[in-house]
Amino acid sequence: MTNAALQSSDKKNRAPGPGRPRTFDEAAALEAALLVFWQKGFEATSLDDLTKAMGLSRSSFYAAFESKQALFRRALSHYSRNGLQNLKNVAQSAEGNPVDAMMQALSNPQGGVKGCMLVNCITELAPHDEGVAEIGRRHLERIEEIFAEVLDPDNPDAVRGRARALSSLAIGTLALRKAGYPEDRIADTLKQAKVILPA
Amino acid sequence: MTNAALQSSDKKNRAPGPGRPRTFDEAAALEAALLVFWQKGFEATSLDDLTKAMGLSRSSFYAAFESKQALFRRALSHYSRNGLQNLKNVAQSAEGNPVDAMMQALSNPQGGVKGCMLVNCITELAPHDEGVAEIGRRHLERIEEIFAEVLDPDNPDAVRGRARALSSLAIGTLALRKAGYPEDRIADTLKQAKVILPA
DNA sequence: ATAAATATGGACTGATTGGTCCGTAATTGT
DNA sequence: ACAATTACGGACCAATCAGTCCATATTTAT
Repeated sequence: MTNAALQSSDKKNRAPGPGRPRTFDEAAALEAALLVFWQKGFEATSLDDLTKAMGLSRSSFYAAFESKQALFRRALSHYSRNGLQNLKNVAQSAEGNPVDAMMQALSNPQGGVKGCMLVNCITELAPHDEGVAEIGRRHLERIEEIFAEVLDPDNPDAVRGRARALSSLAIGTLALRKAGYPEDRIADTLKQAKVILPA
Repeated sequence: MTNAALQSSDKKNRAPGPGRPRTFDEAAALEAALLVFWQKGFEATSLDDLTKAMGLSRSSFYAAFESKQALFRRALSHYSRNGLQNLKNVAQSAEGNPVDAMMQALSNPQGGVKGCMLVNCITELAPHDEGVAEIGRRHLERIEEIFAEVLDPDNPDAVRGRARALSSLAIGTLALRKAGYPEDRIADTLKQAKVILPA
């Protein structure tokens, strides 16, 4: 089930045999779905929204991805992986203060979409979906780790609390942005993180 | 439309006349509805959920509150009013540090429900509903004001940035809690706010 | 008594939901 | 040629949604 291309049939253990190959790019389709989920959330996203965005017929959709739920889980994991990798890159290649760069990246995510998909999903689903809650928890913990590594590479555990506070502050500003706060006030709020930095 | 009891008919301007009086407590019904919206969000709350919680028939519901939307707006405003009042009380009657007490109150809202309803609503609706966005904005700004008043009663404007950072930090911890972070880590994160306080 | 107002439950509408199924076309290896 | 596999569109399903409507009962002031 992990990859349809590796071993197509689960019920029968015969050889895959010949057949028409996949014509659509599964990764691209996943990413298209991700964008929709990101913009609209899980419940508000309909099957029509998805199939239209992915360029798939309903039948092909269910043949390739087993359900809306399953697709969502994959998309969310994909988002988490990408987001964390991007955050690491930002931290390493930052010209000025890497913490500033990370705060910026967290508060103003890529993709032109308002807000962080994982925070959105935590708010919408985590209280009633332990699976999503766990993905969210791990994501947040990884963010903390990256902050801690930047704050004190020699002893990251010692600054874990501060790292978590930075992370929470950045996440908090997402609500400000969604509520329509002007950009300069948000930037000013992120600057206040300076006082959390070690002297 | 503001209050059905003041002037019952909008179309006819005759005197209200006699009639069977309201038997249910409108305020109580509103609060029951609020709790449901708080727990489940707007979209996920069905009319059946509402009428059951409010103890009203469908007909009475629509006679008293014009629509799900309208009821939601009223509930949200009610929540904002109550929440801000409660926050002021907490700040004034705090035994120890009032900022600590406020952070606690914001991060662990009353009602036994996880998370702040207004932050939930901002996440779910604000990007597509300017009305909700505005209510959310005003709510957040009032929280900032209360923080600023506590930080420096003589010159609250001068500490507005710090106040906003405190507010954002507290809001950020809501995501941690929803994701299932252990309580002690959340408390520790809130403690980090100390460094934002003036020396 | 009469009129006015609220209350109720249930039937109903039209739309949308996630998901299934089927007939048919296309493309592959043998 | 043949079997296998994917693809597609469209019909279809049962469930749910917010909201309307109606017939009927109850309670009030006059």
